[in-house]
Order: sequence, then structure tokens, then C-alpha cells
Amino acid sequence: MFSRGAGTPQEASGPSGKCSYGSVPPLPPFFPFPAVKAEYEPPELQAGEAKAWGPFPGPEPCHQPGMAGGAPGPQLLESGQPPTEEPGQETGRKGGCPEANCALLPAGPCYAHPWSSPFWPALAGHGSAASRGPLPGHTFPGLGVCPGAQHAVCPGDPHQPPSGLSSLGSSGSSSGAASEGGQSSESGDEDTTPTSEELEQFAKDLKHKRITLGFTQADVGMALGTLYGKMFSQTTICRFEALQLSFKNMCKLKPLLQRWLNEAESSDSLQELCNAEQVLAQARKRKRRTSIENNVKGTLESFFHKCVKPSPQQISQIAEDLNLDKDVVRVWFCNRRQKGKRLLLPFGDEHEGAMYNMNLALAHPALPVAVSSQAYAPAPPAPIYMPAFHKGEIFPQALQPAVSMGDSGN
DNA sequence: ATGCATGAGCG
DNA sequence: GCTCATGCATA
Repeated sequence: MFSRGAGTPQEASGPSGKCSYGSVPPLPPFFPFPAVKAEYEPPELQAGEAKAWGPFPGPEPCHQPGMAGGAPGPQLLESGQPPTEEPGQETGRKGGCPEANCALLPAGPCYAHPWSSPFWPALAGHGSAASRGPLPGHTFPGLGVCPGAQHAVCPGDPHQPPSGLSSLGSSGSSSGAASEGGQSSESGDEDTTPTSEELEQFAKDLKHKRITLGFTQADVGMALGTLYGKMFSQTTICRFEALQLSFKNMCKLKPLLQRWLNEAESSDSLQELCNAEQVLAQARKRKRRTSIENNVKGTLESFFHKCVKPSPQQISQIAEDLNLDKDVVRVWFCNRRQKGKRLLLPFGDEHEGAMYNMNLALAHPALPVAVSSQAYAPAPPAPIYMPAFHKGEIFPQALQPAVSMGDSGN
């Protein structure tokens, strides 16, 4: 269904695009390059990282005209005022910024407001409450019967044929699920693609009701497994509620969650959810999670601001300079891109790429877009722009003659 | 709640 | 090798 597989136009740096990182001024402390860091402290929103990204802080990288040379003037706006970000997201999104102009458009309007949280006051509210088990007396839709909780037996075992999934989409159920907010045509769920408002409302409802019913996000994820054969993690449910998934993904999950919600609300029978918490004990072949230091992150961010998609060579260079594994750097960029995208383009597949690029382009560092209540306290990413360097030199190591290539590389 | 990682699908 | 969906691990 959503196999969009084909790369979306998204990536800012076009095909051509090798990005050229600017040469960086001396960076005393750490590495030779990213001077940026100096200013762009990684405070990076440490805490609320993601949140902060509502508006893509970084300047659009590569394809931005002028970038290489010198950078766009990001610095600009320290002052600027936040582009009016309206929940009216769609506005900007859809009509607003034709990709074509993206780089040129004034920053304001197009700040699509992704799925970032700012809009969801309600959500913010109950944030963490949900961490306990379901209230007694409630059936845990989907889990109630799970024996011993062990995956082995759970109907929801992921290994099972996720038969239901696709079909679920259309399961007519739904009903009150997304209705609290009122307008949400909850039912929109099934066959039709829900609107952003509907998703928004639904997510809000889901969270609220889930908490009310006493279920945790993990519970819900598991329940989906038992109910539909496809289990989801707490992470996914969390992201759903926070609208941090792609629009497509949201649409895909909504029917399932809606159904779960319906059942959760209606069932009176009580059943303790099977604490399938353990279901997760799986093979630990997973690579150990790398913890990147803040300053290093800041450096990476600065690079990212210059180029969202560095070439392998550049990645290697960065890795070397930062003393990181190449793969770590690669993955970091992938994740960073994904993150940016996630937050920046909410709707419309068709516009995805465009929006992303557009947003990136618009999102100049300085954009004061403080949208979210949750974040962006830290000063905007600093505007340091370094001249790009030649391909050959990838990074201005110690700042060689850092001839920034005029070639805007982009 | 979110950072880093994995893996499928794709070009 | 990338995007995307997803999840483990952790802050």
C-alpha cells in the first residue's frame, strides 16, 4: 500500500547534489572543522530535541542557491518573527509553497507545521500519565486473553500473518473514536483518507481515552498485535499520538487504533492485560546504541544544515574527523533527514518531496519559528556559514586553503 | 519521549 | 545507498 518505495523527490540535495560543506573556521576544541559549533551550540535541544525541530531549523542544504557560496544568510533572522504557523498547516503545505520557489520564498508562510506538537495542547497535557496498567475492570482489547503473555502463544504474535492489517483499514467500526473533538469525522477512517484535522483529533482522542482507560502506549501496541496480528511498539504508538509519523503512516495506523479504541471503550469485561511486556525479550544482536556527545551532535547538526545528504566520501570524512564510525554518521544523517521530514511534511504524498525541500529551504536557521511550546528555547541554530569546499577536499580539514569552491556544488 | 539502529523495498 | 516504517534502548 504505502510502498512508495520510489524515492520521493524529497531529498533536498538533488541528485546532483553533492553538498559542499563550507570550510570551517578553526574549531579549537574539537575538530578542525565545524566552527559552526561554536555558535550553534548543540544545546541542541538536548532535552526536547525533536520537538524543537518543528520548524526545520536548518537551512536547506544543498539545493539552495547560494548556499555554497556562502551561505545564505541565515543569520538573518535572529529576529524574524515566527512565521505564522498556523495549524492551518495545510495552507502552507498545499498551496502555499510551490516547490519551485521554495528556496526563494520568504520564509514565513511556508512553514508547514508538521506534525509537531505545538498544536496539540491536549496531548501535551497528559503526557506521561500513561504508564500504568489498565484500570481493572477493563478489558484489554486484544490482550485480554493472551496467555502468559508470551509471544509464542499470543495471537498477536508478530509472526502471524498480519492478515488483518490491510483489511483493517476498512473495517468499518469506528465510531466514536474520533469524535470527541467534534468535527472529526471519525469515520473518515476507513476508506477515505483522513484529513489532517481528523488525524489530529483522533490522535488526541486516542491518547486521552487510552489514558482514561488506563492503558499504556505499550499496551496498545501489543493489543494491536493480538487483535490484528501486527504488533507495534510503544514508540510507534507514542509517535502516533504525537503525530510524529508520516501522514501515510498515520493513515495506515489510524484504523487499527480506532478499532482498538472502540473495543477498549466498549468492553466491560475485565481482563488484565497480559503483561506481555516480556514479549520483547528477543535476541540482542542489535548493535549497541551509540551515544553521540552533544558537542559532536552540534557539529553534525552544523553539517547537516549545510548539507542534508553528504556523499559517502563526506561521510567518511566527517566520521573521521569526529571520530565516529562511518556507519554511525551515515545513520545519523539518515535519521536526521527522516526526522526533519517527519516533522515537516505532514500531508499529501504528492507534496511530500516538495514540501520537504521547500521547508528545508525556508527553514533557515534563523527562522525563529518557535512553534512549539515545547521547544526551541535555545537560540536558533547559529548562523555560521562556511564556505564550501572542493569535492576533493571534502572537508576543510584543518582548514586548508579551504577554498570554498565556488562551485556551489549544489 | 526520542535517539540511534535495523531491514525491506527500491532505484 | 537511500527512504521509510518501525523498534530497542535510553535520557
